Amino acid sequence: MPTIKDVAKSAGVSPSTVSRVINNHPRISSETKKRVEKSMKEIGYHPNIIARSLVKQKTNTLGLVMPYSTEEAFADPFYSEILRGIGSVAQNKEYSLLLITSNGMKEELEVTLKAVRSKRVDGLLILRARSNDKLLKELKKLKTPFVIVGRPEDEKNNFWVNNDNIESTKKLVEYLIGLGHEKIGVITGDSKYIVYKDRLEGYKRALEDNGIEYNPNYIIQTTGHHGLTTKYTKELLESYPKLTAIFAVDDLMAYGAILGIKELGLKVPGDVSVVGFNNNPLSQLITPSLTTVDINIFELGSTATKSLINIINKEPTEYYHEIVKTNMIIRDSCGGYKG
Amino acid sequence: MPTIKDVAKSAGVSPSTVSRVINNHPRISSETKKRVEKSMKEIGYHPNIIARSLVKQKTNTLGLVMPYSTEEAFADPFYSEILRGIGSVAQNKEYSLLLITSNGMKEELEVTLKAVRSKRVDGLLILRARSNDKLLKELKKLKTPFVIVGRPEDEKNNFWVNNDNIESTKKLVEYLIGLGHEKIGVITGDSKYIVYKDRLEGYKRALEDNGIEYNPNYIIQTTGHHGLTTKYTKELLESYPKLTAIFAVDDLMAYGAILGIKELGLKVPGDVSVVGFNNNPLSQLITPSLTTVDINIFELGSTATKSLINIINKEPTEYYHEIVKTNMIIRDSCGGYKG
DNA sequence: CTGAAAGCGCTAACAC
DNA sequence: GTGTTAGCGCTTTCAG
Repeated sequence: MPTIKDVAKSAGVSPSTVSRVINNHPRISSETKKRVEKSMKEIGYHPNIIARSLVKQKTNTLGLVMPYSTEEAFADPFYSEILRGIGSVAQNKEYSLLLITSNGMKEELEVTLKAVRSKRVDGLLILRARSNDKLLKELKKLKTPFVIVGRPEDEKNNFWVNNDNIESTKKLVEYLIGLGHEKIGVITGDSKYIVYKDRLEGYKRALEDNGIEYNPNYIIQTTGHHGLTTKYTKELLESYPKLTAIFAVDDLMAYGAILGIKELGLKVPGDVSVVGFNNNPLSQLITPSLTTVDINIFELGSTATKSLINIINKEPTEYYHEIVKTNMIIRDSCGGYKG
Repeated sequence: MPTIKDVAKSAGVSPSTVSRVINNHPRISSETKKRVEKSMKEIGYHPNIIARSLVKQKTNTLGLVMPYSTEEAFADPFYSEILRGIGSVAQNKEYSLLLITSNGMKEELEVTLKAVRSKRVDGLLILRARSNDKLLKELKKLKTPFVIVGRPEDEKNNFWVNNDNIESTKKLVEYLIGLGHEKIGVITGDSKYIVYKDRLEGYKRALEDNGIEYNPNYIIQTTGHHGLTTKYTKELLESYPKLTAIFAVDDLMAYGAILGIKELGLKVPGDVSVVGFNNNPLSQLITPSLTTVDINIFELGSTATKSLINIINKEPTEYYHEIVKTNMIIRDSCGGYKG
């Protein structure tokens, strides 16, 4: 593999001149520039990024901290889609992407810190927001730039990009309320994920603003496991047969809920209306098609990446966050309340 | 950030000694080793991987060439799952993962070659097999090690890992035949993907071995777009109402097909049996639950990664490939033929 | 506008 | 078993 020296020789200039043309240095005669470029072509030269990184003390690489749970990713196009969003801007701005995967919280912490300490990455995209996140504390100690996709607990002292989950959920639940529903069950996930907390909060606020009493018994918590969701939904409806609607914090959970409702011999939306969240592409295909909220995953990814690159290069003095808009998508899974 | 020199000073040894303890050099006294390790802890030293890569002329990084189409990834946990498989062995063997994404064939080629030429990666995992793949040719010119997940056209001159799609499909279709079905429609995808070619081939062989005539009119080709799949399925069944079963080369297509069948007022499996492929986690949740083939995605990823690392380090003289087993999963979407 | 020289942080002969 | 030295390929002062 040819190096900058080979090009220099071939073009009859010094290595530093070659470096200058590579880096588009302004003060360089267009003649020598052409000559050098010609030599590079001829020789088949390509700059060695590792060497460049070493001297520049930056890698032009972003680390992507992926959630480790399988269940999370279960049938969920979220990660494919957010990677597309991230990839598109990284590409554009000449950044590479280092994937950081793990099989648990401890490993995640170790592996991520290692990537940072060993200077593999210039910054990190954290693809989840979790309560009491040790990783964030450690990263701050190391002064690594990072952006969280999601809302962190400490909103004021982090860079983050998120949907407005509370407000979006409130709207969604108010849509149900508008249809006449008052007794609305909720299927939610592990409360260590802030996204689920926020959506539950949105639900509460919708009730509150509309003078409906909040009943914690209507809330069930499930995992990514669908069989369980189905089971829990059935149990919920058997305990509280007056429920006329179900709000699931994720479309996948809504699928499980619909199945449970059907297994009880009830109809969707005839007997029970169902809404989900995230607008999984399958939601338009199931029967009935699911009313849900599109969260613009691609944009979540691209916005976070732009932010991170900006933070790396500009070192802003104040923390900030960005909100990506959601759109409610009304389909066939909800009907009016028939007292 | 402390460097090896700082550690050397603090421990009262030379940088090379420090380097030796980092790299577990055999001839080093356990005393100095301890002393150096203590200093590293105290100072908070972590080796700079970039510098190491430069001198060692290898990065301990694997490039992952992701397919670029959105439609592919549509609701498909394939990529989450294969990344898990890849990540688990990469982690284990101390390799990092560089994500290579793109928005089209040309960009994919450019970006991938750039990663190789600029020495960012030691080898590549190509997460798709495509006909007439220019990328493969270029990578061979560059003598980059790479492993394909899927079966490449030129089987003999590549390293690859795949399911036995032909044989697995044959079994699946023979299951339908065993139920009495003879007129079996097929829903397939873009034939530039070899996986679809192979599954079609398996279908043909099943018919052939069982003395059933092959009718190309029973084959329809769709894209990742579900609405289309539904539409095409309806057209197919309207043109050939004698079809009693449908084989879809992917579960997601099977979902579209089932919807189409239902929209025609027919029952699954009462009137038409349906089988899919890949065992998407949702397939157990839909109604009826889908008979399909589990392809062990995690193992596909881990096997490919092990192979690649092996190839990078051992430089084997002969090409080889590995086959990951599949399991047919019988559920409720098929019934006996009722003439 | 261009060249010489130093150095990024680490490893690997080669000495001793 | 440990230190000295050179150098991986590139950028970047500093001269001129």
